[in-house]
Amino acid sequence: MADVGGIAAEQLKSFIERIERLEEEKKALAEDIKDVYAEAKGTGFEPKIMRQVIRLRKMEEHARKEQEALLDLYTHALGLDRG
Amino acid sequence: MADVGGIAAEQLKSFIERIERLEEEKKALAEDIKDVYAEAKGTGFEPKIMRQVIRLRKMEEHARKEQEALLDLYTHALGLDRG
Amino acid sequence: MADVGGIAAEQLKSFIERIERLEEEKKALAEDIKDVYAEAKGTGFEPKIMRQVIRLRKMEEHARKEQEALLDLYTHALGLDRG
Amino acid sequence: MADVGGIAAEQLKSFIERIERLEEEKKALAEDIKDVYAEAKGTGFEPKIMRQVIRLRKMEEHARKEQEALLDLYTHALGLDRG
DNA sequence: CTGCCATTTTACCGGC
DNA sequence: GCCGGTAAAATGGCAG
Repeated sequence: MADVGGIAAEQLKSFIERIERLEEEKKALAEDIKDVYAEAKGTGFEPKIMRQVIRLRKMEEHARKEQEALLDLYTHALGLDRG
Repeated sequence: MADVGGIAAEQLKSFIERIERLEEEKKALAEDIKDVYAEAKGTGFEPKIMRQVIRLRKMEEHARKEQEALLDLYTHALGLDRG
Repeated sequence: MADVGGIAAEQLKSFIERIERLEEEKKALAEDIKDVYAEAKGTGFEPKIMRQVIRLRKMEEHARKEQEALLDLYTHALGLDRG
Repeated sequence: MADVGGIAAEQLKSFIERIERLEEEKKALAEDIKDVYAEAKGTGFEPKIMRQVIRLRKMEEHARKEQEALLDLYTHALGLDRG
């Protein structure tokens, strides 16, 4: 790489490449997921239903976490913090 | 307005203005909401908690709707549709 | 409602509901806006370009207001307040 | 698991869990990426600009690959396959 | 001024 | 193959 900006340029290049590497891995996972849906479809399951089930499970988990977060807020607000 | 593009320009102008009008109303509502939070805070309630409560209620409603959507999918998939 | 926290709980509930009501109205407006974009699209206009136009107009309006605010500042500072 | 649907239910469960597992990994990578941006920001680089750089590089890579695909198409059509 | 949250924009995926 | 809707990313705004 040309030495424009000296060390900073090297550092930036390094950050960029780390990110690009991670994004490649992420993309690969997305493809894996697509493959599983395709396989399931080949076995007779409807991807549409599967997606809905997964979305629902995720939402329920998220809702549960929010419940807990809210409880935390209350306890803190009321000075009932443990520890 | 200059007659660039003839009728189309008038039409476009009309659409743009309708949208701008609606966005103003939307912005006004956002400010109203902010005001309510401020008022509540003045009465001793923590906006942070209030936001969490509201988010949670919204999520629960959403989860309920997803439940129903899933049920619909199942009934359709199994040919159990009513009517 | 259970009497947890007494009057405060009632007040909180009232605030929450006011906000939820306002947010519903806000959401309805967002949908109206979407509808106008869809209608425009059906008439041959590209929503993406329309959004750019609207953003641009907003920026120009903002710039104009800043200009005016600055002018006000100066005129007041110099005791030249316009009637 | 209840024996609703017999073997099929087991299979479905298995698919769902495989997908959820993959999505968790994907989410973890997304967080890693966020972390790198944060680290870069702490070193004085602007994430917003970095994103633009990455997008640009991706586009260039894409353009290059299209170019190569086109070249392949032509060479094959002309029986000029490169070894 | 920094991190967080909402909104907006973009990309993907399934249906027609 | 396009189009519509839905999920992810990114930007902007706001509170602390």
